[in-house]
Amino acid sequence: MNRHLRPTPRDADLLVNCNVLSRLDGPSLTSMMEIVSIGKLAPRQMLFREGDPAETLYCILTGYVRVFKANPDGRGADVALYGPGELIGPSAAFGDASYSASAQAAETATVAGFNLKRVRDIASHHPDVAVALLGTLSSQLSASYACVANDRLHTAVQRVARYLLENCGHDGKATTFRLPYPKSLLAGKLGLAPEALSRAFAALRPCHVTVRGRQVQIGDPRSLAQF
Amino acid sequence: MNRHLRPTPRDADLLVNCNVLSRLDGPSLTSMMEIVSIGKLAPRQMLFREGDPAETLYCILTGYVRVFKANPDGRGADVALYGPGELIGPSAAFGDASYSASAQAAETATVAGFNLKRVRDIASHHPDVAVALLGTLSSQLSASYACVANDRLHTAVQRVARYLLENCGHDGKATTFRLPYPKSLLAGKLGLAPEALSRAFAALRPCHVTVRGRQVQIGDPRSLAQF
DNA sequence: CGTGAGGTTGATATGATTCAAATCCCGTGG
DNA sequence: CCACGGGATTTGAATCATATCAACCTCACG
Repeated sequence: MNRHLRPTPRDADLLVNCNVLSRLDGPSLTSMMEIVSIGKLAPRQMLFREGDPAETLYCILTGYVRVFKANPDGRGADVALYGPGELIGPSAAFGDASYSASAQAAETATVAGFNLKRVRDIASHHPDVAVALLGTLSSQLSASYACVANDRLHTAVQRVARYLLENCGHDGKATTFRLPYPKSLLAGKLGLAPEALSRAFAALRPCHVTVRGRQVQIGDPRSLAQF
Repeated sequence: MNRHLRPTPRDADLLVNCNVLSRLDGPSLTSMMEIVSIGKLAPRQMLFREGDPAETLYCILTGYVRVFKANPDGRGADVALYGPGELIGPSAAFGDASYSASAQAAETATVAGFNLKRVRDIASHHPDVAVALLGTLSSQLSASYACVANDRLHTAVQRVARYLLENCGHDGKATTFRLPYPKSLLAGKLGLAPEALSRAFAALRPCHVTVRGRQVQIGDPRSLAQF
C-alpha cells in the first residue's frame, strides 16, 4: 500500500464526511487531520491480518473492505463488510494490542490511516473525539449483533430477501438498483456459499426479483416481505 | 426491578472492579459512583426490550444476562450472554436512541444502572471515562466478531469443544469445572437448540468428556483440540 | 410418591455445503 | 463491431448438519 501520502482535496472531502470525523470540528478535527495518511489498496490486498500488532486505525474513503477470520486449515468466514465512511480496526483499537480479525480490500480501495497510539492520545485529550469513536463502535456492535441474530434466525432466502428490502425504499414501490460489489462478496457478507446465494435469488424469482449481473430489479417489494 | 438503591459496600466493591470502573480513579470514578443505582432482577425479568428508548447503561454485578433478538413470530436468538463485570447497553448508548436488542436476567441478578444521558455528559468531560468505555465496547465488538465467525466456521460439536477448551487451563491437564449457567442457556449462547448441545456432549464422550448436571469433567484437553 | 422442569434420545424433515459440470458475462484484441 | 477467453455465476446431485417434534428419563422438591 502506498502510505504517507497527504490527502488530496478529494480525499479530504471524503474524510470530513466520514462517520467519525463528521462529528468533529475545531482543534479535534485539526488534530486528526494532522496525523492522517492516505493509502491506495489493490484488489485483494491485505490491510492487516488477525494477530498483527494493532498500529493503525483505518477509515475507508472509497471501495469495500472485507473483515474476516480464517481457520488454520484455510477456510474463512466474513465477519463484516465495510464501505466508504466506515472505520476499520476500532475493535482492536482500544482493547487488545492486536487485530482480532483480518482485513482485505475487496476491490481497489482508498483508505485513510491514523496511527493508533496517536489516536488514543488525541482521544484522551479531546473528549469529543472519544465520543465520536464511541458512536461508531456502538453502531458496529449493533450491526454485529444484528448479523448474529440474522444468521441464527433466518434461512438463506430470508436473509437475501431482507438484504434486498434494505436496499429499496420502504415505500413498497418497484425499484431497480446495482449491487455495490460482486455476488461472491455479498454471499460472504450474508454467511452463504456463492451457490447458496444464487439459489436464493432463483427462489425469489417468483416474487418478481430479477437479477442480471449486478443489476437487481425488484418488482414487488411487498411480496418480499412475506418471508 | 428495585431501583434507586444506593450500593451496599459489597455492591461498591463489585462495581469498582468491573470492566469499566476499574480503569478509573479520582473525580471520574466519583462522578460515575454518584449517578449509580443498584437493582435486583428476578429470574427471567426483562432489563429492557428491543426498541425501547435507551435510558440506562447497565453493569452486571452478579448473575447472567441474556441479550437476544426476537422475531415477530416468537422465535428468538441469543446474541450475547454477559456475566459479572460486563456492560449491557453500550451498543445503544452512543449510537441509536433505542436499544437494538432485548436483555433478560437469566437468573437472579444484581445490576448497576447509570443514567445514559448523564454518562454521556460525564464522558464528554472526563476523557478517561470515554476511553474506558471505548475499551469495553472494543472487546464486545471483538467478541461479537468471534461469535459470527465461530457460527459460520464450526459445527455444533466443534463449538462446544472450543467452549470447553476455553474453560480449562491451556496446560493440557485434566480439569473439572462447573458450568456457570444451565445447559439451555449455554445452548443459546452457542447458537444451538438444547437438543443439539446434548448430542454434542454425547459426541465428545469418546474423548473423555463427562457431563453430570452442571459438572463437567475433561479428561484429556488435548484430544478435544483435534476438532 | 406424584409432579414438573430440565435434559436426553430417536426419527424425520429441511436447509445448506460440497464437488463437478455447464453456462454466462465482460473486457480484450482483432 | 464482433469473436474470444477466463473468471464469475449457475445448476445439479449427493451428502451433511441441525432443527423440529415427540417420547422418555431423572432428579429435586413438596
